[in-house]
Amino acid sequence: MPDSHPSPLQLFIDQLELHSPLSSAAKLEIRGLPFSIKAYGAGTHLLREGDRPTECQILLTGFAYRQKETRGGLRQIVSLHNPGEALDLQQLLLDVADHSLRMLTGGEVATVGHRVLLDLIARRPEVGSAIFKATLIEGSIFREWVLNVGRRDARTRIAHFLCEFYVRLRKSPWVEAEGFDLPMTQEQLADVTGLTPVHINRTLKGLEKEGLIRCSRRSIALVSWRGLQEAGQFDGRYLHLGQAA
Amino acid sequence: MPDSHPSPLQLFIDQLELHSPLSSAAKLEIRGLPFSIKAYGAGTHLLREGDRPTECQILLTGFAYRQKETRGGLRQIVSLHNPGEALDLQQLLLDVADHSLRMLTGGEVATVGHRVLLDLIARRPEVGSAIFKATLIEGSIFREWVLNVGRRDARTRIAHFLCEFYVRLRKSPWVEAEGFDLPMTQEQLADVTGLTPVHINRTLKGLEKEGLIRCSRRSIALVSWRGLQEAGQFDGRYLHLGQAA
DNA sequence: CGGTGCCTTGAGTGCGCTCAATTAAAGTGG
DNA sequence: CCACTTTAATTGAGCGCACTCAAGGCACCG
Repeated sequence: MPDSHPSPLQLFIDQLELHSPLSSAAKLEIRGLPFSIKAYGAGTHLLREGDRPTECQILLTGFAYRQKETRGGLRQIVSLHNPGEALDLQQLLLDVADHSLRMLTGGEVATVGHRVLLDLIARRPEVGSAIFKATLIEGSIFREWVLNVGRRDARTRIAHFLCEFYVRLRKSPWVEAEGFDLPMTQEQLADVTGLTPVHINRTLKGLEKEGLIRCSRRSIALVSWRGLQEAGQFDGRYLHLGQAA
Repeated sequence: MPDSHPSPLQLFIDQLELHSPLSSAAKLEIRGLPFSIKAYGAGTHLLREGDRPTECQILLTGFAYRQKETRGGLRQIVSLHNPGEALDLQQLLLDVADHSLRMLTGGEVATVGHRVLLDLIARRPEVGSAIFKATLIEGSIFREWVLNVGRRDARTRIAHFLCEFYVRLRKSPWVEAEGFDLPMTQEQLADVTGLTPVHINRTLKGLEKEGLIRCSRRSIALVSWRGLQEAGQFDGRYLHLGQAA
């Protein structure tokens, strides 16, 4: 249980404060939460569908994602997570996990017991509010994904996802550089968008030819933000990021 | 502000208690909430994308749904709601609505001010917990929809949705009959599943020929629950309904 | 330097879409 | 009670976006 300054949980606080300003008393208590840190390699399962975890995981470095599968074994990635984000707040109140949670890249994860987190929420309702709001925003993102997968063609769908990734990344407290580099294979991108790897490849090539992105092995880089926004019909209001104090 | 027994808000309590038992003190306070009731016709907008409501709406009778649209005007329905469900809890903490809310059938809606509801949550944390849990379950349903729309073929996708509707309906405190009757046009069903009305029609005919459902104008009835479950690869665990006390 | 992921490309297929016309049912007003 | 309008369901024909299957190339890693 390290207690250095700054606390690794500062990232979690920063992420919450993107939408919910917290009092310094509350922040102090979050930093004081007992936690442990563990490093994982890319692809590691942090949680499997059916598990009943008693701890909550907070991503510190790297990226993570959640996935579900059809009976036939087709995979769908349902969300992507940045450092600072709590990964399984659902499990605070729902007992059985309805999806799996995996590392996209290698990275570190802090775990905090449900008990102590629930106690903190009881003691500091504003922390509960912040977590609730984070969950509501996540819900908004899910709705947009249903629309994206349900009603947009491949090119638009992919571009839209890339835009979302970019905007969420840029808002993260720990990034400073312009542009982005999405560390994802084309197969994973296919599972995000509900398409096949082959079609992802062709469409990505198209976007590259249009001068919107640049693809290299295992990652995608931004070339024209304006153009990609246009291609993805992207309007980021559903991310509810304009509301911080 | 009626105060008869039973209160119209009892339905809301029943819905919350499907997953979160409440103390009688809390229930009393919910019933004591000031509200007003209004009737709406099918198709009425209860909320439009971009609105900033100051009240929360609770469905008392009939069905409602939420929708989003692409820039090109394609519609996607992202959720369906039963009587007793709060329709826009998001707006309790998010200021701008990221989607629209409409009546599917005619029905009545109770409205409760955000202020009084937030005050109640502050006074009775268990109510906040119950609402939080309802939101988490909704999130789980969104994830399943992303999977459904992203990775299942038309027949499976439609059958899966019908199964979900049936299970959620059956768990509702106000239904007693077996079977169901889904009051939805084929066009609306298309917008739920991300398909076209024409293809919905053909696939529905197929399911009817298989003896799983029966279609009549503006509504669909269940014939074989077992068969439909099979066709939709349906496993209702994501609804988190098995956890009541 | 061979192995193993991942990306790339081609050829052919098919599920679900588009366009369009028809039928059926439900309101609506005289 | 019946013309008339409107809305939804139905059916056919043809198309195309994304899929499948399969082979080859490229980069990284041991």
